[in-house]
Amino acid sequence: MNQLITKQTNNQVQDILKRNQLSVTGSRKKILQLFLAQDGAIAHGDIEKRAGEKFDRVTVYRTLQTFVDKGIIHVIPTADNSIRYALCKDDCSEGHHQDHHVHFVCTQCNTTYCLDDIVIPELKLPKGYSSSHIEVVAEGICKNCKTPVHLP
Amino acid sequence: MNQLITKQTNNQVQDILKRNQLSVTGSRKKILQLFLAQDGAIAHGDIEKRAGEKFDRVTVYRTLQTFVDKGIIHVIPTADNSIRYALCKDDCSEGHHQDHHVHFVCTQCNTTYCLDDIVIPELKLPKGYSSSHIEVVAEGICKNCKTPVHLP
DNA sequence: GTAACTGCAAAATATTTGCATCCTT
DNA sequence: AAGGATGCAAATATTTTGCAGTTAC
Repeated sequence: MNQLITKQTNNQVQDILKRNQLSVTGSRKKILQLFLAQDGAIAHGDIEKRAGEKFDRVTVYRTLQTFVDKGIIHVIPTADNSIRYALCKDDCSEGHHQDHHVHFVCTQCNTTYCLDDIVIPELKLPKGYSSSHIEVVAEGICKNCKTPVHLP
Repeated sequence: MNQLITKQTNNQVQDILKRNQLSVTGSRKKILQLFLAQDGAIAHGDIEKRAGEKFDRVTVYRTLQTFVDKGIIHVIPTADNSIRYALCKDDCSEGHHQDHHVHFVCTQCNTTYCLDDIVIPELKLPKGYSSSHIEVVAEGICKNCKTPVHLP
C-alpha cells in the first residue's frame, strides 16, 4: 500500500489532468493518485486523514469540486451523510461514467465500489414520471469480505 | 395548503406515535403532520423554514433522528449533500418500507417522491458480491411538472 | 508575465452536547 | 412523581469565502 508514485501512474495522472484542461499541480496529482490507487470510493475525510501526506483542507474541497465539475470523479450519495467520490473506469474524463452504473457499499469493510459492468434494468415508472438518470446503490458484502468457502 | 389539524389527522398522528412507543408531544405531532400533509420528501431545513411555525432547530434534529430510529420515516440520500426524509405509505411504522422501493427526484421542482409500487428488478452482481438492500434513486420529471399534452 | 492554484485566516453553516425546565404518562 | 422531551447556550464539525503569496504554463 505504499504510495510510491511510479513513472507510469505519474504519466497517467498528467494525462487525465491535461485532457481536462487542468493545470498539473502537486495537490491535484497527489489526490488523483489516491483515486487511481484505490479500489473503492473516497470521502473528503479519508483524504485529509491520509497518513504521511498533508493536505490542506480547503484545497481538498476545491480539488474535489474541480474534479467533479470536469467529470473526472463523481459523487456517490450515502445515507449517513458522508459523501464519497469515485473515479470510474476508463472513460471517467469523458463524462460517460455517470450514466448507468451501480454503486456497491460493503457493510463489513465500508468500502464503496463502482460496478461498471452491471447493467441496470429498465424501471417501469408510474404514469406521468419520466427519468433521465437512475442511481443504484446496493448494500451488502463485497468480494473481499465474503466468508471464504473451505473446500474439502 | 393550510396546516389545519383536522381531528382525523390528529388521530392518525397519535396512532403512529403510540404504535412506536413514543410519547405524544407537540413537536412530534407537528413534524409528523408535515410529513403526512406532504407528497414529497422533506429536508431538515424545510421544517425549520416552515412559515408560520416555529421549530427549535435542535428539537427538529432530535425528532427526525427518533423517527428514523423507529422506522417512521427514512432517509433519502442525495448527491447535493442535502439529506431528505420521507414517510412512506401505509406500513411506515412497521419497518417494511425501506426494503424495496424507488425514490424519484424531480429535477424541475426538486420534489422527492417515494414510488412504493415500483418493483425493483433483480441485479446481477459480479462474482463474490451479495447484496442485502438496494437503493434506487431515479431522477427526472415528475407527474406535476410534466408538460401537459394539449389534445385537439 | 499572467492567470490560475494554494494555503492560511476567518466567516458562515451545520450538527452535537449539556443542562435546567417542562410535559407526558 | 418519574422519566422523557424540549429549548436554550455553547461546543464541535463542516463548508465556504477572501486574500496574499506561489506555481504552472
